[in-house]
Amino acid sequence: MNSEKRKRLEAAGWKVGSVDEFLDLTPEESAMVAMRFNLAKALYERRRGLRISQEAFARRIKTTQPRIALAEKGADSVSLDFMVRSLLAVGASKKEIAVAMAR
Amino acid sequence: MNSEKRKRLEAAGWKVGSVDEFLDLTPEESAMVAMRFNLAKALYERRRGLRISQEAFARRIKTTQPRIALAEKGADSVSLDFMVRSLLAVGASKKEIAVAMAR
DNA sequence: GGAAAATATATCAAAAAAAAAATAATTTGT
DNA sequence: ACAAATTATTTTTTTTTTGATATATTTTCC
Repeated sequence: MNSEKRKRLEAAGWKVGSVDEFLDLTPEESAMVAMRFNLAKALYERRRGLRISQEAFARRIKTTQPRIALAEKGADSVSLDFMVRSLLAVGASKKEIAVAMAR
Repeated sequence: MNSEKRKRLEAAGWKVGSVDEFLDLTPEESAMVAMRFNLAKALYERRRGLRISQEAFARRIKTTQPRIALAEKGADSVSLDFMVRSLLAVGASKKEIAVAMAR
């Protein structure tokens, strides 16, 4: 958000702050959230790139469609391990995964 | 291993192959092992850099000494999540973690 | 060489994640 | 608008990871 917009919003009585602030996350928690979010997105994009359904994707990595749905959202119940293994299973390299995580 | 050494070993009747081959790992499994290994090493090095014991380190990240010992070995029973959270907790950045993982 | 500190290993209960399966909701194609 | 396909959500069960604790082993330092 640029400072013009911020000024206008604040002038109009809005409180303006980051999501992290709002959710009251420590920097570590925030980094973790970001990593998970980006891995989730990478997973989604990989799958779309392959033009296959969550069902087909799930079969490929020997899991179930519901878990793919959760993984692509970065749901709390999905581990980093699961996301990373999934990405590897659809052809992502260590480097690609690292790049996604570092964003 | 250079090809000279390999030749000498094979001439002497040794089978020469990679650890991955020996353990019969798929490329994905191998990548996973490598990531875990490197995160484990990063964790160890961070701690040594801080010149603190596993005990002190454990207190800092709210876990126990035995789990730090396991994490620094990259034991199977330690999740990626745990290693990444631990690294973040001792000041590693997303980028540092990514770099370690990509090695 | 021996005590103290640090690290490694083992066990068990509790918590978290995964698989499995059913089904609801949404999207896509006709 | 409707049927089929896809994705999202929920619940239950099983497996894995974690924390807690005790203790064995190794390292450090005097």
